[in-house]
Parts: sequence; C-alpha cells; structure tokens
Amino acid sequence: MDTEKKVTINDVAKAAGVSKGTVDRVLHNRGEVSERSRARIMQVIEQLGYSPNMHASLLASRKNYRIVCIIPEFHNGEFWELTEKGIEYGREYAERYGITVEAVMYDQYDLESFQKACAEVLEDCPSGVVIAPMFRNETLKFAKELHAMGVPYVYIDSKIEEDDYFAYYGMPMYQSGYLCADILTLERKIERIHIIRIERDKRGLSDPTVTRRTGFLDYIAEHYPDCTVDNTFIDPKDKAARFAKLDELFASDPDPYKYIVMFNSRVHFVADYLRAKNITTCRVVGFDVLDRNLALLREGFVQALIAQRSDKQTAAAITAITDYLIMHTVPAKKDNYTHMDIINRYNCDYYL
Amino acid sequence: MDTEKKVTINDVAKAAGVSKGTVDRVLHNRGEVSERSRARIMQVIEQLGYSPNMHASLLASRKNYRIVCIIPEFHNGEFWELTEKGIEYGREYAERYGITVEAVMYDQYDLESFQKACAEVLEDCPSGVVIAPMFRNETLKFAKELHAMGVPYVYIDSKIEEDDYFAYYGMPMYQSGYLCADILTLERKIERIHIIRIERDKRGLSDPTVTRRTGFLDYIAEHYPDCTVDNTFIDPKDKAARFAKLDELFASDPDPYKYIVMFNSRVHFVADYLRAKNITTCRVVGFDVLDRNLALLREGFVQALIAQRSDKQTAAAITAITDYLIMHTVPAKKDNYTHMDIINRYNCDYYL
DNA sequence: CTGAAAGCGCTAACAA
DNA sequence: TTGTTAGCGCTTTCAG
Repeated sequence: MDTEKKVTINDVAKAAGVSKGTVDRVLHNRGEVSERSRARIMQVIEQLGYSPNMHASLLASRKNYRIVCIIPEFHNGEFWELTEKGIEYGREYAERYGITVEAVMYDQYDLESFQKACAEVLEDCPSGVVIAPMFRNETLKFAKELHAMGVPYVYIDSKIEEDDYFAYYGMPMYQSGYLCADILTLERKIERIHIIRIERDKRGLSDPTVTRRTGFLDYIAEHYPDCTVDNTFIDPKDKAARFAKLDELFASDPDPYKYIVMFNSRVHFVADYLRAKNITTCRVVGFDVLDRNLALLREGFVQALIAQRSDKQTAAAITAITDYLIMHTVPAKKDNYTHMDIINRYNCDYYL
Repeated sequence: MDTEKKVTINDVAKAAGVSKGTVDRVLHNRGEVSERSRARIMQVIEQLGYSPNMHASLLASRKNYRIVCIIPEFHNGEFWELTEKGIEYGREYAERYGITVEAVMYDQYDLESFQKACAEVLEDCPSGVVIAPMFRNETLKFAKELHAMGVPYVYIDSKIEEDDYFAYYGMPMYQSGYLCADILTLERKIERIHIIRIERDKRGLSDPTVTRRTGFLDYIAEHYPDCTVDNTFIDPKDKAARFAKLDELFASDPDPYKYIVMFNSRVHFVADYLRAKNITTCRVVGFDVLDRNLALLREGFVQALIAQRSDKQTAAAITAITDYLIMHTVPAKKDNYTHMDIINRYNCDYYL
C-alpha cells in the first residue's frame, strides 16, 4: 500500500557516499557543499524517493517559528471576532509543530495605528504573517518589506493586487453583491430597493464594500432595469438619528412591502428598527453571521444573510503558512475564493 | 507566552524518583507498576503539568495504525464520489502521523455485500473505522463488535441510534427537507408541487430520504395547507420510461409554471428532461452538488441545490480518529450536524 | 515490578 | 568542504 519502507537520510548518505551531515546541508541548502556532492546527493534523493521525516526533524531542531496575524481590533459581536476565533483554530494546529501564533490588532479607521502595527511586526521578524489589509498603499509597502525579508504573507478577507503574496483567502466581493441581489429579489418583479449605508465620518477611508455594491447594482440593472434604487445613510453611533432616517425612509415609500439591503455586517441596525416598530412586511438581506444578525434572522426581521466562514479562512491561512514552514508545501491554489453561504432561518442553526 | 519550557518524561522520572521506563509504563498504563509508584508518578505529572511530545512519541514508536472507511461503491459522478475525495483528504492528514487509511466498498443495494465488507474489516482489526451505514440491523451488529474490540468508529452521512459510536458527521435530514420547501416555494402562494421519486425495485431497502421528505411535507402543511403535492415515480435505469412519466406529468398539470422537487441527488433526471424539451418555466430544486446537477444548475434547468460537504465531513471523521489515536483527544461534539448549503447559479462556482 | 540502554530520523555544533 | 557526534523526547527490549 505504501511505498518502500521509508528511505532515511542515512540511506541517502550511504548511497551517495557521503555523511548525513552533508546530506542535511544540501537538504536545507545552507551552502558549504561542493557542487559535485550536491548534484550527486540530489540525484540519489530523487532516485530513492527520499522524503524527510517531519517528526524527527521537528524533534531535533530547536527552531522557533512564529506566525503573526494583523487584523482590525473589534468589540464583542463584531465582524472581526470570527476572524479571531479562526486565529484560535489556526494556533491549535500550529502549536503541534511548535509554532506560536500571535495577533496584532490595529484601528481600521486610523492609518497611523496600522503603520505602527506593521512596524512592530517587521521589528521582530516573524516566520510568516497573515494580514487583513485596510489601507492599500501602506499594505503594499509593508508587503514589499516582508518579501524582501523572505517572510511569506497571506492576505485574508481582502487582498491588495500584487504578485508576491503567498496566498489569499476570502470571499469574492463582486459576486457576493450579485448573489445578494438575487436573494433579495426572489425573482419577483420588484420596483424599488433601499440600500442602507453607513455614513463614513472619516474621509479618505476606502469603503470595503464598494465592489459588492457594484455587483449588486449590476444584477439589478440586468434583471430589473426599471427598478429604483435608493440610498439611505445612517449613523452607526447615533441610534436616534438612525431611527429618524429610517422613519423618513418609511414615510417616503408608499409600498408596504419594502426591499432593504445592507452591504456590510450591520444589517442589525435596520432590523433593530423594524423590531422596535414591529414592521414585518419587509424583505431584508444583509451580510455576515454576527450574533445580533442571527438573532434578528431567527425572529424574522432579517430574511437572509450572505456569509463567509471568516474563521475557517483565517485558520486556513495559518495552516498554509504552518505547512510551508514545516514541510515546504505551498497551497494548491494561491487565490482561494471561499464559498458564499446563503443563510436563512431554516439553516442558520447549523451554520456555526 | 507558552507555559514553562517543556517538561519532559525525564523531568517527571527524576521528580518521582523512578526511571523513565516506569513513567512510560504508567503513561500508557500497560501495568507492571506498583500502585505506589503509579500514584506518585501521576501526582508528579499533574504537578509539573507534563504533556507528552507527540513527535518524539511518533518517532520512537513503531506502531502501525490503520483506519478503514466503509462506504457504498459508486460510479463516476455519483454522490459517493465526493465522500471518496474526503477519504483522500483525510488520508493526507493521517499519513503525516504514519496512519494508513483505506476504503472498503459495498453494494448499497445488497445486504450480503455489506456483511462481507464488515466481516472483512473485523478480520484484520483496524485501529478505527469510518462507516456510512445503509443497513440498520447489520450495522448495529457490526458496531457492537467494534465496540467490544475497543475500536472507535464514526458514522458519516447517516447514523444508527445507539450510544457507542465515537462521533457522527452528517446533514440534519429532517431540517434539510424543511429548508428545501422554503427554497422551492420562494415565499410565493403556490398551489401544486410535484415530488419526483425513484422507483425502488428492491423492496426491504429503507429509503434514506424519507426523513427529508417528512420535513418537506411538514413545511408545506404549515405554510401552504391548501397546496397539492403529487408524487411521480421514475425509473433510474430507463430513460424512455422516465420521459414518458414526465410527459404524463406535464400533460396533467395545466399550470405552465411548475414546482418540482427531488429528495436525492438525482434531480438531473428531471432537468435532463427539461433540457431535452427546452422547458424553462419550472422551479426545480434538488440535493447535492454532482457535476451533472451543477451543469444543469448553470444552464438554468435547476434553480437550486441543497448540499452538504460530504468530502469535508469524511475528512473530519478521519481527522477525529487520527487525533484520538495520536493524542487521545475526543471531538468537541459527538454529533456534528454539518451545515446545509444553498447553492444557486450565482454562488455555485465558488462551492467546491 | 523496575532500571538501563539502544535506538527512531534528523539537526547542529565541532573537528578535521 | 566534509565527517563525526551528541542529543531532541519517547518507546521498547532485556536484564535484574
């Protein structure tokens, strides 16, 4: 069933007429080997089909690998909490191989805080990094430095287009918007849609959901060219203002059955309003399985959520680096667009 | 960051005033140790917070663990193919720890073939087994024997209710039917539904989708008490007969927009018909992401599929046993009801 | 019942 | 440039 009974480094050494020390040297190409021996050994390795025993290696080497994850800081119940849980999972795996995993957080609304985080990470040169980027240019600079240092880095959630990243794990944003439109409209003839958006106080911050919105609007344009799409901006920090805005919205649209969508994880802002007013005649679709969203989904104030398993993605990112570190394997695919899950009240209980 | 710098078996031995041989004996409680030493050692282990180094252990021990998976045999493109891919994934993981994984197949329509498979497995007493059961009583008997031999076994896909299984990974069947009804009806007022079923030639075989159908019918009864539900039986082996049956169905229902559902993975039988006749005015929902189903989903002859990741489930089953074998850990949950994925043409490309 | 000792396959420091 | 050697932490004889 398995190939010949385990070729060891000793077998290779013998067959090549050198000592295992030399073999080890070429294995980890840390020089000090004549080209002649090197070639010979490589050939023997090939012939014998030698592959190193990772347990022996792990046991003997006192290497201290460290993976660091750079993600936005968050409060309980927010989107990034799931990512942190993913770090947990990933850590569990990595620790088996003596690799430590740590998280460095930054304020996603504060460029300087991100810079600081990056600098800090570069400082103590980790063996690998996982990064959820929010600032394009800064990230690019950071990436360049990591690459120069030979540190593999993988993007999660979103990525910056360049060539050197080790892998990417995240949701296809445009498609998620397209899908969202399909879920919202339920193939009905629909005349008006309300998009609820977050008032962004700080300017200069790119909206991470803009691509998603584009996908959504494209679907609508293709399938319901006559449909009106309204945008309503709400303040995440001011509930009264939010309610006022939504009062306005409800006053302005005479149709009692409304179609409402939000492109980030905070559809609970809308659903909270609906619950407060006990309005049950809307179709509300949003993103991400936060506890609050989930509760409102169960209660019927949100009809569907489109979700990604950020925890699994993050764990996969850590696993990928770990495997690279200990076995020099690279992920099957560099870009891993994870699936978009459609969650409604009938399947949500089995989701997390 | 980590606890004190690695307590080894030597530290324990020293602290307990014995040799590491003795410590090892109590660690694997293979007797031959005085109660006195035993207690002492246990106490020291506790105190020092010793935990074994799995790599050293794996390196030193010449143990030969073997996991065997018992699943139905299949043709290309059929449901169980995905499970086999899961075995592949699981094997990849297990092999790192020197554990081999093999598959034993049986004919799901032939009790004897299942019995033979079980007997064969019992014969060469494996270290763990994964089983996708189709025959209740036989499985029960088999399980009893495994338990007697101290071999952990985990169910996948479906389980037989009893207490001794190590874990279960599968879809919640009833809920999947309930969900399916919601997806099929799209919250519309709907008057008639066609269930397509497989004519079962062999009697005595339990229908694995009966629970799912119950869930479906319950949803319909609750939400659309006036809706008519028709059953049409088709022959999986006879295309002409199938087409005739479906011709009949289409002749009998005057409504051009039809709601059609199938509870197993073979919704492609229906969709093939629709494509042949170029009928695009139906809403067709089925289960499982087979290549054929996927193609028909993309072409628009199937509107949605409800799916489970049988590959991941199987891999998880193998992983669970592996971890148990090498680290004596048990899965967090014994019953793992995996999520039900809703797949339509807009998210299917990112599913597998 | 217990201890001593020889590895498991690999790494890394030290000689040569 | 290369070979030698002493472990890494644990398992497993084999004496006693």
